[in-house]
Amino acid sequence: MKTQVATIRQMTVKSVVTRFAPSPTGALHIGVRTALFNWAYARQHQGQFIVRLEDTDQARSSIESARRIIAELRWLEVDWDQGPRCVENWRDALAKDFDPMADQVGNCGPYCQSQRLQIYEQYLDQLLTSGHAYHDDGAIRFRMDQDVKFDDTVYGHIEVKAKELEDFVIRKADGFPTYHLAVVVDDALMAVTHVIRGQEHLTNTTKHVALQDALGFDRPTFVHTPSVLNADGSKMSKRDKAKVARKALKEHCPEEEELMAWAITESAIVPQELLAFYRKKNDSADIAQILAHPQWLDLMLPEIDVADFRHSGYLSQTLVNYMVLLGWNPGGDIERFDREFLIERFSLDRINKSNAKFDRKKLLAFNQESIAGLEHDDFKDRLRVFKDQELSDDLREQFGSIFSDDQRLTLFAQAYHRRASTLKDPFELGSFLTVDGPPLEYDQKAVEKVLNHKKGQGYGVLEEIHKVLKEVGDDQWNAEELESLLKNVSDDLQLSMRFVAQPLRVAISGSTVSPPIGITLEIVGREIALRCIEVCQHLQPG
RNA sequence: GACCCCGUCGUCUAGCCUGGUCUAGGACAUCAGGUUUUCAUCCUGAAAACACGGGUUCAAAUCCCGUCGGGGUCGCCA
Repeated sequence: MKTQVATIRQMTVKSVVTRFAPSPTGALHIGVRTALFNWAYARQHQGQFIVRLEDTDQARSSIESARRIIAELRWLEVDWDQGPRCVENWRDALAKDFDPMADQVGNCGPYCQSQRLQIYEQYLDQLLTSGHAYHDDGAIRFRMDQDVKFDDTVYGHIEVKAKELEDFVIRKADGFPTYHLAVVVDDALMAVTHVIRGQEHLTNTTKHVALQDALGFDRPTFVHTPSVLNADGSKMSKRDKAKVARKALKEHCPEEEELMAWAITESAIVPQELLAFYRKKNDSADIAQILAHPQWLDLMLPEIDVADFRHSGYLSQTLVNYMVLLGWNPGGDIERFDREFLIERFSLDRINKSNAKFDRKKLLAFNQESIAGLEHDDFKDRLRVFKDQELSDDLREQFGSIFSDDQRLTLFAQAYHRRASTLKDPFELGSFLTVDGPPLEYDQKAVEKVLNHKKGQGYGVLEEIHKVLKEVGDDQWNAEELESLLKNVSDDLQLSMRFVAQPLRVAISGSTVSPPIGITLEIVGREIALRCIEVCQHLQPG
């Protein structure tokens, strides 16, 4: 009996099919949030999740961009059932021999619209014949002469009067369908049941519904999600990088003449393009990226693309967690969770209506918490991977010696585990550990405060420390032992520990900030530590 | 401008549908203390919101209307 009911259900209830349909015209940015929603929903219902490339814009679509999008989805550990092959490792998607437009899986393909032109023709004919569409100046337009009503799961009932609607192009003069026609046809042919997408499509949905009705397609369930905005309320987009870069550029070259002179001497960007960028003629993220390079303006560009966050040392798990929280939450004060929880608890009726601002500080706090929660070994492994895959050549080189010595690496990871908000932090905070000698420079304020202060008391302490450390054998040179020896020094001198640790810290790191002094000494090593102290003594005035 | 949508602490939000339990809860950020050899962590505490105005009701953050504010669409971009 039970099986019978199950069978009937299977026959009558359509299984869930969702899709993420990016256009391969750039990097994958915050828009992935809807991919996450679609993915989670399909997984929750044991349905199908499709990735489809909407490359109807011939001028802007590119295979590189498609590869990058797929790579980032995989980095986020999103997988799919139909579409370009779901590569095992995100880096595989970047391989030059991977062609997302050709290497595809599924029975409803092809999964990129440039290869579905004949399919659209068929429906175009149907609309022309039935009088729903007409030729107009080389293009084909769809007639919008009916009131449109539809229901959205998040925004409720939407109704627009025919007089507010205008006929719209469904086939461009170049023979390609527009997005509107392609989405409708593809969603129908791919049996998509739930269309979860950004709110910017809410008004467009009137067009889609009209097309579906004219074509005799079933309407999918529409689920529009609120937008994600910047802190200033503007829509979060790739333009933001250009904004930051342009601002810096204008400060660097207030006049266009200077700009041109500068551009010619630096010459990494075509001067004309740079000028266009300067004049706000374009918002090229690529130009912004070049300008941000240390050789040029050395800027910190805001993270916008998924790749940017990966590059900055965010954990993909954390990014997923945070992004999904923008517009959805599981209720009950829960806000930290993993992918499994998301799949289990995601629900359409808890998606919010109002737009959300992207709060980088909160993301950072989440990331720090995630990192702190990692097992030591896991953190160490991730640092290694991060170093190999994300660091610049210079930095990778710089940290080479620490990473080639597993024992030192363990200490390094241990020293920075609770001090890291991102996987990149240890490489910035700990750069003094890589100089293999005395600090390249000393923070003057630090020198004043902890060494010169009180008639150079700090130098005296350093002398004591040097005496003690000189006697320590290499076999005893470990954090615990060193801490206790320093404690003895502080007792002997009747000074609190800070008056002992701080001068030493300045001698070793050049600043007042470092991991606990014991582990810092251990990582630096006996020989170099002693040399740091000796060199530092020479800073004493007079 | 027209049309569509939205409006709870600075930010993300819980609560709203099914009015009373909300002197509105949590998180991030902020501020003040405490722990600590610096930094970070950690602990304690504080300040901080129902956009405004009208209704409906014994009772409104919750229902209705208006105003204002924000976002979106109005492309042979998606």
